Amino acid sequence: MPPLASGLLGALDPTSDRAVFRQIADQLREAIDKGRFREGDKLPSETELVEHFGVSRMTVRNALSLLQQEGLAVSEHGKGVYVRPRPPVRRLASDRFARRHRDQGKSAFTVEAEAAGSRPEVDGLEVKEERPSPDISARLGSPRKVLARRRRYLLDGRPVEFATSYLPLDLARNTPIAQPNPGPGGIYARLEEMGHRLDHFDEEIRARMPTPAEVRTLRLASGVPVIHLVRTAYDVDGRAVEVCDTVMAADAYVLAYQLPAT
Amino acid sequence: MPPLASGLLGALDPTSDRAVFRQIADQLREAIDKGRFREGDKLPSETELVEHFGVSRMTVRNALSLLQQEGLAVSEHGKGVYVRPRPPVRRLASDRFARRHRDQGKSAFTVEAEAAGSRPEVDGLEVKEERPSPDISARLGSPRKVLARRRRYLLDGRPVEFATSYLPLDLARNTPIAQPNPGPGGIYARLEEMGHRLDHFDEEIRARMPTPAEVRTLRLASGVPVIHLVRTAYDVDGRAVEVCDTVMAADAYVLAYQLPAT
DNA sequence: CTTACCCACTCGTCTATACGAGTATGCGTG
DNA sequence: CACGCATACTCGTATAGACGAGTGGGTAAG
Repeated sequence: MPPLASGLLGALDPTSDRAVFRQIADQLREAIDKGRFREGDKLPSETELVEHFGVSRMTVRNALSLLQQEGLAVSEHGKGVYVRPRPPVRRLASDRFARRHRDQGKSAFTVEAEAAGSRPEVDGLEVKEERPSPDISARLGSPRKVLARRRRYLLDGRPVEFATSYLPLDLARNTPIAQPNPGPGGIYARLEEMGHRLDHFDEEIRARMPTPAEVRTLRLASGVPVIHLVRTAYDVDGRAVEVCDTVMAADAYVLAYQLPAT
Repeated sequence: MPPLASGLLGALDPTSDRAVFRQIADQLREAIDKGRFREGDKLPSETELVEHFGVSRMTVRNALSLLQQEGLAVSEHGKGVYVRPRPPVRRLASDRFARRHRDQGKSAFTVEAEAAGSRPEVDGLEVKEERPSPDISARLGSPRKVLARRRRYLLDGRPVEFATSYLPLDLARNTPIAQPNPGPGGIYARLEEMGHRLDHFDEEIRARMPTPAEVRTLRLASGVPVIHLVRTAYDVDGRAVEVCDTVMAADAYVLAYQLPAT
């Protein structure tokens, strides 16, 4: 009549030189991999693991902390430690900025989310004139000031992405782009209407652990990295007309690109 | 004559409801951000922090562990905890598979690394015939067996990437592709010589924390995610002729793509 | 001068204990 | 029946202590 742990977990190997907390983590990880615990399942409580393995609580906590760092588990204060559920991912296709996707009245994010059956939301919109950071400045050809458009994107109430667009101020001031809602097709449609025919985009992708501020705004579980994407839009004259700096919850995205073989 | 900590770190706020170990982590993080500790610098030892803040050692270790999870610090047994050095990143451009890059006698990795002044190395090459996993099988059009080419890439002795190419066995068996060294221009050059003219590549990019096995093969510090890239090569008939599954140390890479605005 | 060892210092692992704070459940009261 | 509180469970934070293991420097022996 072992309640939980004993049925699904084995014993420690005292002859092994592998640390006890690592052995416990190994067993839990294996149990998760093999499906003995499934997404969203509650793992045995710290107390149960203490009793099952005959170790102190800190050792058990060390093991659970390892699993959380690996992104396999999340703890919820007062409730328990759970196998981390894999949220549905949003697929970003490399043709998402093609002109044919700009003709609708809604934003690309909204259209796409509704097509996928999710409830899209945009949050914390903020439009400001700023002095650019050195990096943004360099990418935009060293304008003295820029227009910054910040916003957060949510799917079904969950924040998934935080983005800031920067445009040279001389180009954006007193245009629809400086309005909270730039209108159908977004700022790329407005840029083209204003005579800046777009030629191509450069995208740079990095992955790293989030800063504490990013953990807050994206409500990230520990063990979840962020994808940092910086996109620069160029017009047909070769001028950089916009830089979009995006930080995405890595467990919510898969980026897809198609490359010619030429 | 405060040796280290006192000069660079402040005091705790006992009225704050922020946990003590978080306050300590905040102070260290701020000191790192402001450059008071620089890349590779040694942070104050656990003992010094214990004395400076008047807390127990576990509290200090908790704070340092937070910084490591964030990727800001690395600890070295017997030596100390250091501000994590940012290694040079390798830039992967989206045109790296263009035919014009396939004419040299060396592999793309080697050419590019030497151009960047690094010493490239390829490791643990392994060529095997296998039954494909369900995912690989689906991408390749459900072949019964595949040829798998595994290898690890290193720059200046540091592992940065681990990749496996899968090809339908009927296509690769008894060809140069099944040899350890497929020859100049790599397997894409061989495929084209064999009449499979390449049309385009699909790339899927994810980021996540590494598995324990990936931590070992890439010698990853804690707090460093991996970029998981899956590339599928299609010939002009629309047939998937290769899938390349790559796991990269995220702190060693930035991926760059160029997208048309059409 | 070189080698070998010792020692001091570092972080790693583990125990035992205590209290605080969030959550859920059930029971008793109104 | 509904509400509120007590309670028992969860994880979070913090202390104090012990021993182990890796590193590096200095000292003593050869």
